Amino acid sequence: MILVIEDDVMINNLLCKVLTDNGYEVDNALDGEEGLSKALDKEYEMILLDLMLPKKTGEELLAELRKTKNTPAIVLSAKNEVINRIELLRLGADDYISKPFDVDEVILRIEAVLRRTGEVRTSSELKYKNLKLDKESKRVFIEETELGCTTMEYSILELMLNNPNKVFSKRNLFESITGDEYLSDDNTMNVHMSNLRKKIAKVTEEPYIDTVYGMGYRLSK
Amino acid sequence: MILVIEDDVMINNLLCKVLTDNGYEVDNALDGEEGLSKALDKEYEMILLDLMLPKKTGEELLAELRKTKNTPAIVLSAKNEVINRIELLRLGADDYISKPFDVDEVILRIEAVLRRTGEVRTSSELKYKNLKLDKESKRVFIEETELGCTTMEYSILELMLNNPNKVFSKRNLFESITGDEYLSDDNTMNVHMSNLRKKIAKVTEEPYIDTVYGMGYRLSK
DNA sequence: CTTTAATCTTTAGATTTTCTTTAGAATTGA
DNA sequence: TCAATTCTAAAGAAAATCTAAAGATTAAAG
Repeated sequence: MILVIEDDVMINNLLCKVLTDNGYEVDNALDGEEGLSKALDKEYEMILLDLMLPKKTGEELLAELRKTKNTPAIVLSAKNEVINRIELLRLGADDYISKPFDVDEVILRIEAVLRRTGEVRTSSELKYKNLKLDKESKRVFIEETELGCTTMEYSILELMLNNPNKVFSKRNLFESITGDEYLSDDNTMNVHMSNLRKKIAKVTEEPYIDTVYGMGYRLSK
Repeated sequence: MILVIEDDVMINNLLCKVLTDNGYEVDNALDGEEGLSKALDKEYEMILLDLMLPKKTGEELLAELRKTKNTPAIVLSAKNEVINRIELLRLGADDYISKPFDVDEVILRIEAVLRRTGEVRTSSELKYKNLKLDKESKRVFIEETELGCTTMEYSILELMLNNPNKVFSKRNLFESITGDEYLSDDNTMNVHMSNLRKKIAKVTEEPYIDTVYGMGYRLSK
């Protein structure tokens, strides 16, 4: 899904049509505020963005968006505006297209940027053995049966799945997840691990979490 | 209902006859102003539009219409006028037919455009389970009985229906919808959810909104 | 091999956090 | 101004998290 943020209705419609005709799903916004709210809301494949927008400029929008999201963005610049690469990077954009534009050029540039950024794209799923963790719905499955994790358990798994080989000390786990200081004789992580293992054991015999004696926990081989 | 906007009475009648013969209901207009006013008035399935019109050209008409409506439009171009795809899109049209035209061709093109735009047109409706949300009238139904949602409740549903799997945190919901900053001990979203559920419960036993403890809300499986 | 100390697992109950609901206050829009 | 909507506050309920204790396991020393 591609998001078109452009206040000129004609140009907005034109872009949407070009994109749908080329097999993309589209969504659109007519001002900066609407655009930002939509951009923050969903995981778009890409954003096409006019710089001169009512309510919030494209520049402001990108600055705010980049605090949390890396959605690829192509900037639509006005007729005479020349934007160099440094300016682009400052904006947080991936490319620009100057108006008036050729529709074929639009598609070419979109595909180029998607190719370029494609590898980095973050899927909403983490996998490990038969375990699947979906970041969007915050669900965890083993072989299609949901584990029903609490927030803490979910966070532990997400953290470990991001570094499948790393040994996480209890301190490390606790502080990464809660942000609070860890008190050395704390037993809470042990309990969470126990509960997690119990939930996993209901579904499969296979071990998913190893304890590394004296060091912490790690995902099983 | 299809609207024919054409100043040549012979051609206008011919088109109307062809359309009615093929099972379409029709309405017609003889100049640009009349055409625009009718087009804005009703939800036509499609508009057939001559470009050279008295009082207001077809091009002007389409530009104004597109500010508020996406009614599919097919342009009728004069004998020698060649219209390329880019020009069409710029106009805000979906296809064109050059005069003189073959009546069968007219029907074929209308059907093609209706097929093509059909998916996008009906997208003013969001569906989830037995819940139907109509973006145009801003009304929400479950199994044909209207819920009677407030603006806030409607916005929550629209947001969630756009990402049926996503867990929305209260912060996320609140800030997406109001645009204001969320204060961490805020209870308003809880109240809205409670009210929404109450309205839904009046109609059906089935759960529509799950709470994901410690994370937020998500549409039920 | 046995012993020992440290670490880990598990359980159950206490505590804390988060959620639901209600009623009424404040705000908004016609 | 009035009616509807939205927000606030509070109290009870539910769930998650933490604590404490007792037993099991591990690693290392005797």
